[in-house]
Amino acid sequence: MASILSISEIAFLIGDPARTNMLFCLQNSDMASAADLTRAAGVAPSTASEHLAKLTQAGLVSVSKMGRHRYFSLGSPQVAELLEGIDALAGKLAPDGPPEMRHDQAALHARTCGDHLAGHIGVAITQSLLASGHIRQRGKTLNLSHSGRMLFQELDVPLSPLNQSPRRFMSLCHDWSEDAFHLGGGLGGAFLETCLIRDWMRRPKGRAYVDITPKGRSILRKNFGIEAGTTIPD
Amino acid sequence: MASILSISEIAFLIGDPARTNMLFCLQNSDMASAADLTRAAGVAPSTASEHLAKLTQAGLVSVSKMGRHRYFSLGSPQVAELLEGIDALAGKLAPDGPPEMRHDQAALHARTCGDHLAGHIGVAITQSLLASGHIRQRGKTLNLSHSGRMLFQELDVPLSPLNQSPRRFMSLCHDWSEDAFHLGGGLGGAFLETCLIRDWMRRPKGRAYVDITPKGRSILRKNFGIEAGTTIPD
DNA sequence: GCCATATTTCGGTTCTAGCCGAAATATAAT
DNA sequence: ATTATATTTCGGCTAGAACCGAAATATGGC
Repeated sequence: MASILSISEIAFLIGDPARTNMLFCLQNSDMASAADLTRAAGVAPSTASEHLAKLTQAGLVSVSKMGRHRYFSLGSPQVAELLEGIDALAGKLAPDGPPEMRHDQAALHARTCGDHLAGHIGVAITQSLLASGHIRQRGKTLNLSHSGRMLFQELDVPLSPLNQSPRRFMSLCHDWSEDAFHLGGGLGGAFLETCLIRDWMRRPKGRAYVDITPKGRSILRKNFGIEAGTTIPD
Repeated sequence: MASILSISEIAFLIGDPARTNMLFCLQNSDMASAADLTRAAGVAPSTASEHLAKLTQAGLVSVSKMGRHRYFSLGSPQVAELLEGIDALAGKLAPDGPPEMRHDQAALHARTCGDHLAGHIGVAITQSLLASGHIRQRGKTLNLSHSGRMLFQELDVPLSPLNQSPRRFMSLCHDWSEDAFHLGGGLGGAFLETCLIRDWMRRPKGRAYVDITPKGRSILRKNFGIEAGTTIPD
C-alpha cells in the first residue's frame, strides 16, 4: 500500500528529461560515474549532482563510493522493470509522432551513453568492429585484435592510458534504442573523445547526442563502412 | 524503441499528485466522470479539465462521451500495469516514511474514490455490510437485502433517486490502498453525500479524503461496529 | 605536503506548470 | 424556450524546479 504522494514522487523524478537520460543510461551500463551521467544528462555537473542526490535519496539509484569516484547503479531490479514498462508504453503511445522526430531522430541516430557512442551509429560501429574481426568476443571476454589495435592507432585514439586506468578496457552495453550492443568501457570513451577532438563529431552544448560533421562522415564511411545520416550539410 | 522525450513525458504526466489521484481512481473504478475525477484530484473543475486533456492527449486515459457526461477510463491495460509497477515500487522505496505520514495517514484512513468512500473506512464499512448480510454477493451480482434497505433508510440515505439513474446501483471497487473492496456505484455515492450533509464527515476544501466528526464516529460505531480513527477531537 | 580530479554546495535567474475564478459552450431536463 | 448541469477555455497569479557558474570539499597521485 503506497501513498499517492510517494507514487507521484517517483513518477515525478523519472519525468524529467535529464533524469530520464541518467536512468536509462544506468539501465544499459551498470556502474556509471557521476561524470558519465552528467554527460548522459547533458547538464552542468552541479545540476547533475542535484539530480543524482534526489534520485539516490528516493532510492531509485544506489551509489557506491570507490576512490574519488562515485559509481551509480539502479536501486533495485524493480526500478529497471519499471523503466522497461514505461519504455514499452511510450513505444505504444507515441508511434513515431512527427512533432518530436526532428530533434529526437538526431539524438537517437548518434546518441551518447555516458562518455561513449550509442544509438544507431554506436551500434553500427560496434557491429563493424566485430564483423571485421577487429574485436573478438569469446564468451564473456572481449579482445582487441592486432588489426583492431592498428585501426585505433591510425585513428589517433590513445590506447596506452587505458591500460593504466582501473576502468574496464572494453565492454558491450545493451543499447535500448536499437536493441543491440554498442561499445563501452575505456575504449568506447576514448574513441568518442577522439571523434570530438578531431571534429568528426560535435556535441551540441549539453546534449546527450552528437552531430556528425562531413569529415566524420567520410571517416565512418572509410573505416567502418557506415553511411551516417546527414545532420550537418557539407 | 521509444524516445527519451516521450518516456519522460509519460512519467511527468503521472508525476503530479492531482493526476496521480485521477489515474489511481480510474484503476479502481472504470468509468468515472470528469466530476468524479475532479473530486478525486481535489482541484477546481477547470484545473481537472486541463489535467484530463493532457492525460487523454497522451493516451494515458481514454474518454467516451455519454450524454452530458464524459466517462474516462485508463487508455490501455499497459497503463494499468505501469501504475501497478509504480505502486509496487513506491511500497518498497517508501516503507512508511514518517515525514508524510501525518498528512497522508488521514488521507488513507478515509480517502475518497470519486464520489464514494474508500481507504480503511470505506473497506471496513463494506465488510461490515457484507458480514451482516445487508449486502449479498452472488457471483457477480450484488443485492441490497431488506435489512440493508432499512439500514440506509434509517440513515437518511435517499435510495429512490438511484433507481432512476442510469448509474449502477452498487459495485465493489478494488481498493488499492487496502487490497480489499469498497462500496461504489450510486449507493456508495449517496451514502457519502449523506455523511457530508449530516456532518458525519467533512471534506477538507478540495481534498481527496474526509475527516470524521465525533458525530460520525458514533454513527460508524453504532451501525457498522467500526472504531474510526480520531481526526477531529471531541 | 601539494596539485589535479571528482563531486557537492550555494546563490541567483528564468521559466513553466499548476492553480483558481469567471465566462463560455454543450447537452439534458423541464 | 428556458433552466440546470457538466465541462472547457481564458487570463492572471504564484510557487517551485531546473539551470548555471563560482566556490567549497573530498580524495588520489606525486
